Amino acid sequence: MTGTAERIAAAALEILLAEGAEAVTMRRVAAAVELSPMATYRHYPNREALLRSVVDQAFAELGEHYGQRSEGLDFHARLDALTDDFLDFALGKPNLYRYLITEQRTGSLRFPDDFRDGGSTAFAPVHHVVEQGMREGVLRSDDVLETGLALTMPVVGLVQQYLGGRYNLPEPEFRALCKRTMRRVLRGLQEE
Amino acid sequence: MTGTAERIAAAALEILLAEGAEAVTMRRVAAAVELSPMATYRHYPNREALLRSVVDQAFAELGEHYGQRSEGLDFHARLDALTDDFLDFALGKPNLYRYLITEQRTGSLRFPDDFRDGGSTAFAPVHHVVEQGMREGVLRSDDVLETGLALTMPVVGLVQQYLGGRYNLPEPEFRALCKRTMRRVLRGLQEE
DNA sequence: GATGTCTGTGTACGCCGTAAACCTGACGTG
DNA sequence: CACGTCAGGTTTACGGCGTACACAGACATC
Repeated sequence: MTGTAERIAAAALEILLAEGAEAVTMRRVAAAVELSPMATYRHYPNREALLRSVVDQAFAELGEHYGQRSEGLDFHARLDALTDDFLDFALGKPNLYRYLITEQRTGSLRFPDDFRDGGSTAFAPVHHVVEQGMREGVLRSDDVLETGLALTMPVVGLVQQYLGGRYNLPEPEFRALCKRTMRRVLRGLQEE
Repeated sequence: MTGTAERIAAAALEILLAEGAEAVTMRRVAAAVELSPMATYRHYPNREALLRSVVDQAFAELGEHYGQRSEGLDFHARLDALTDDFLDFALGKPNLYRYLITEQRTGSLRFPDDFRDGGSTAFAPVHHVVEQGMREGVLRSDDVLETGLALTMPVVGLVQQYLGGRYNLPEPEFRALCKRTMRRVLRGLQEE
């Protein structure tokens, strides 16, 4: 009602986006909304719960638009758009992405059961694009879920390295590297 | 000379392996070697330096044996052995692996320059196996470095998810998933 | 008016990394 | 032998953290 919980969450998100999860301290969040540190505990049982709530919400908002850009396109264009969406998020909000990844989500979605048919918000668009690819005859008929993994994990791996500061590349070049890598995976590395 | 620095490092490594980097506190390390917390600072300027030193050493020891198992094999067998080595490490010492990955290594090896021709200890075996694959005519002629990335990043991505608790798989099944994924990447996902 | 309940506060505890001052014994040099 | 140096150790203390706990006022309900 008051919206205090929301203001706290907003402050926490702001700090998280700007400086990463370690920078989100209860005292600092409280100061940002001009409350005593302990006031926060009226709205969230502890720091972890606050962070989880913040991230869940950010993730949900993300999910609403995720994959929309790719509606109605053919397989390759759709995959491309999806990759762009993912990279926009991961590179645009690196601290949020990192926390999302790092976090040991208890009760988080788990492979393979929760992924089947796209029970996972994040994975559903991938699932659909892979199905479409197989329908269109572009992709080999295969396990949809595992094909989706083979298609996405390379970029996930690359992003991990990139965000870890391992690649000395400007962002556009890194994005191009991701695209090239996906093309290689689609085509196969092996001589035919 | 005294070996005190080494004993401190050993204690820190033990805690790191067992419970992760967050659990490695100066006070706790000091207690483990029966010294006052401040004694640690005679040997390491600060916590970060201690951790870095510990990890560097562990990494160096690792590098000595890394990829040896695969000497002299043909491409597929060698790639397989290399993957096993990697998974042995990542799954066997998850806390160390995670810290190694997470860490923002200042002055760490960077793509692409430091990777060229295998300047990176970690990447050199991959580089070699890819070269061998191209020589044997198993792999398509292509950029060696980027082919190596396309070959390894899927597993890196999968491991990230697995260690994040996203996959509800026993380790052997997960390892099998990694192998299947690599096979898909080699073969290509696309219909020919 | 009495009695919750809700939202806030201040204080305090036990952790943390680490700065600063101090101690102590071994050792090289006059 | 006396003396300075110094490596390696200690104690104390500071400012930060998450959060337990006791309390205070506003407001709804009986």
